[in-house]
Amino acid sequence: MDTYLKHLPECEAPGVCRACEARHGGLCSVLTANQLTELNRHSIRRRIDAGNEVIGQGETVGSYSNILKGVIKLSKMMADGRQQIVGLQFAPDFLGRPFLGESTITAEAATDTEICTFPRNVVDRMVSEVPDMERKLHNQSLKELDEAREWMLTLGRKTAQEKVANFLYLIATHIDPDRGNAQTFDLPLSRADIADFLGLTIETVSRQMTKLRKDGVIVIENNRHVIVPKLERLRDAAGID
Amino acid sequence: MDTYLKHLPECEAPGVCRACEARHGGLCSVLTANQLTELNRHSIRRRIDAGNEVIGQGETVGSYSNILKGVIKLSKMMADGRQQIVGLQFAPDFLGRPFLGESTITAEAATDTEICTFPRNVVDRMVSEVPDMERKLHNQSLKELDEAREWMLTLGRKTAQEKVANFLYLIATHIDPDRGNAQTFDLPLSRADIADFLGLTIETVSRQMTKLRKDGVIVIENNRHVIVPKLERLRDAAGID
DNA sequence: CGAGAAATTGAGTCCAATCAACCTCCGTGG
DNA sequence: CCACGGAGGTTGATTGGACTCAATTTCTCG
Repeated sequence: MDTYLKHLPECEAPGVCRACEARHGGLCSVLTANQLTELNRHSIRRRIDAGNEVIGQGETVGSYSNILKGVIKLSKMMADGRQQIVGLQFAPDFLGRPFLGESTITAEAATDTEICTFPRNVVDRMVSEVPDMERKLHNQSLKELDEAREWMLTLGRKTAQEKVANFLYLIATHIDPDRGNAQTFDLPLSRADIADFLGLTIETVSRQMTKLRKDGVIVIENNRHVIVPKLERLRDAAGID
Repeated sequence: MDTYLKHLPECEAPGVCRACEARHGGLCSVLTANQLTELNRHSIRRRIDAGNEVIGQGETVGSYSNILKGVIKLSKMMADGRQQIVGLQFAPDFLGRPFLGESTITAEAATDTEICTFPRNVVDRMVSEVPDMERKLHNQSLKELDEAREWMLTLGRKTAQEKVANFLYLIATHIDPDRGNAQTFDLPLSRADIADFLGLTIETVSRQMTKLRKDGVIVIENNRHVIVPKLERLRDAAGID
């Protein structure tokens, strides 16, 4: 962020940002209107269809993105094809790390997605001038760390039944964080993805879903569309304290 | 960190710090001698015997610590007693998050341990004045996140054999990061802890250790003492790409 | 409406859990 | 000094939950 900007009178946020879903939750929420204007000058909005990788092919390798809409899955794959999803990101999270060299993580759109991408060097420059920005990034890392560890407990110590219930509970509480009890939503992941998230096979996921349905914990409509009559019961089935 | 310190001529690091194992790797590595003096004024060195919790009981609830010696295990427990170890920390890592309200993580000394503890408020004050410190903390968080995700792949998709080999490989490469090939070390964890780390039972861990021994991948001496003739073979057994 | 993908269901197998016995290492006290 | 006792670890026999393989069924979408 150019230093002289600090001395300009505060102006309006760019129009495109004012209407932005992530203006208040995402990375941008720590920025002043002036800073936003500067950042916006370098940002690119992109649509990504379900199933496509988010990693810019060859182009600006290093970049940060705000997720405006949709769900991104982060996964790791072994040489023999075994795969594990290690995180899900919902709007208005931002995608920061995966692109940076080192990490062997793949980021892929689970649903149709919209993101707002900034070149890494611009963000890095702003980070060094706006301490709140580093703080914001740090907090997201800590949140992801907590989620990862929570999931380790699920992967290591829960039964297939509990795993599936846990997944449904996770989605129910993230997709549309509204009213407390009755929930209805579309699953952002296919059975294959769910299996890769839970460390199970497709068949086992399917069987456990059926069991939860027969037990009256959930109602299944279109394979993708799920209704949770009582969130409390799902929570219990998930073995969450 | 008191502002006036910035104007004093640079002085020597406190004696106790100069001899400190974590002076160059831990949180303190980003501090100048003056800052170190300030921090040191509030620090407490503690020994913690294996099996004891690190969380100060009631006392200074919020605190950061440098690990000077030993291994700390971070774990989560379910209401019915099922347990999962979600991270191991070695010197000179620092223990930062676990204590902070929210998180339901327990930190416990796996081996006899020495730590250097600072009250949270002092550290927080320094963080706001020394940007490098936030950066350092952020980087550790990112490191832990990478490790957690790596372990999720192990928990979700690897066989018991691969899990145990993975654990041994992890220890071999962290306990004493020296020469590349032949390794010899003491396991910092009991079989029960290893099981809780790998999402297995004690018996399965034991059987897989025996199998690795019979296959000549490792040599076992005192239950705790292990020799790895060829790190490469262990790596292969662990299914690491 | 039809074809292919995604999901469900079923039968049989196998890997890791469970239950149980035994061994080994230590420290302690008779 | 050795017997005892207990914790930690190993080994064996059996069980069971999730995987594999295979056949349908249900969705999706051109």
